Amino acid sequence: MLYTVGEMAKRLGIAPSTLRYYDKEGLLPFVERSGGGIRVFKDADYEWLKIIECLKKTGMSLKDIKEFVVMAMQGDETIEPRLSLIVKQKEAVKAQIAELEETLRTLEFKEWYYETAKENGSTDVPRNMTLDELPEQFRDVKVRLRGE
Amino acid sequence: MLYTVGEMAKRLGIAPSTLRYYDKEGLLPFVERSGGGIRVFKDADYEWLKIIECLKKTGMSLKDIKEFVVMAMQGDETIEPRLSLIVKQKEAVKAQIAELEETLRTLEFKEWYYETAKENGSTDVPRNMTLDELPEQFRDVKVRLRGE
DNA sequence: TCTTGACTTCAAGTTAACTTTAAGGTGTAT
DNA sequence: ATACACCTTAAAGTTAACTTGAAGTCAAGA
Repeated sequence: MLYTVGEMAKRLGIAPSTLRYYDKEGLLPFVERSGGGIRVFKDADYEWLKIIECLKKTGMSLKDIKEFVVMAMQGDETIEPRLSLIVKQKEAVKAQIAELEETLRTLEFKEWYYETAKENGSTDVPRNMTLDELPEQFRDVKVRLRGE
Repeated sequence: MLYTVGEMAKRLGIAPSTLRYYDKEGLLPFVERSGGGIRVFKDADYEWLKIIECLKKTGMSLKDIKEFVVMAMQGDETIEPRLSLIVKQKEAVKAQIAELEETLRTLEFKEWYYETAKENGSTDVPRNMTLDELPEQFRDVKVRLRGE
C-alpha cells in the first residue's frame, strides 16, 4: 500500500503539517517522492512513524530522534549505539512511571483531604489533624509535602 | 521560618525567576510582602508550592493551576469543585501511567530486536522473523507497530 | 481539457513556560 | 555610613514543536 502525506497523517491521527515538519527536520529520510515531487509513504514507513511516536512519548526531543533515525539509515554498523539508546530510554520511562506513581499518591492524599473537608464542612478538619490522626498510608505523603 | 524568594527557590530546587513568574501569573496569591516590598514565604507556602509542583507533574497548565489556587483562596465554599478537580487529575495520571507502560513494552520489544540483531550481525534477522518466530510477549507489540 | 482537491515550499506566526536584561531598591554586616 | 548580596519590576528574548498563510503544482474524474 502507498499513501500520500494526508492519508498517512489520517492513519496516524496527526496533522499533515506535522509530517511535513518532521520531514523538513530530517526525521523521515526514508520517505520517497513521486516523479512530480509528492511524498509517497509505504507501510514500512508507518512502522517507522510509530517508532518515532514511541520515542516522542519517552520525552525524547525531535533532534535526538533524528539522530536515531539517521543512525538506522547507516545500516548494521550502528546496531550497538541504537541498542544503547533504546535501553537508556527504557530506564528513563521507568523513572517517569515511578515519578507519576508518587504524584498519584499525592493526589490520593489530596482526595482524602477534600473528602474529609467535605464531610466536615471545612478544610480546617483535615488540615489540623496530627500525623497519627490521618490514615497511615498518607503519613509519608504529608511529611514530604511539609518539607522532607 | 520565613524565606526570601531565593531561599525558597533553593529549597524547591527551582530558579528564583520561576517563582517570580508564578507570582506574576497569579499562582501565588498567598505570598505576602515585607514593608519594603520583598516577598516573604512561610512554611505553609512551601506546602502550597509542592502542591503546585504536583499538579504540574500531572500535566496541568499554569492557567488551570491558578484557577485551583484561586478557588482555594475563596475558602470552604469551593471544597467540592476542588475535590472534583483532584479526582479528574488522578484519573489523568492513571491514564498517563498506562500509556507509559505501553511505551515501555514497545521499548522492550525494540531492545530484544537490537539484541537479536547484534547477536546475528544484522537487523535483517529480527526484521524478517514471522510473528510465530518472535517471543510471544512481543507479538502484540509487533502487530500494533504494523498498524493494528 | 478543465475543475477540484490535495499536494508542494518557504516564511512567518503561535504557544507555554520560562529566562534574561536593565535599572533601580532593600537590608544586613562591618 | 558604606558596601554588598540579594531583592524589585517591566519588558524583551528563548525554545521546542508545531501551525498557518501565500503562492504555486500535481493528479484524478467529468
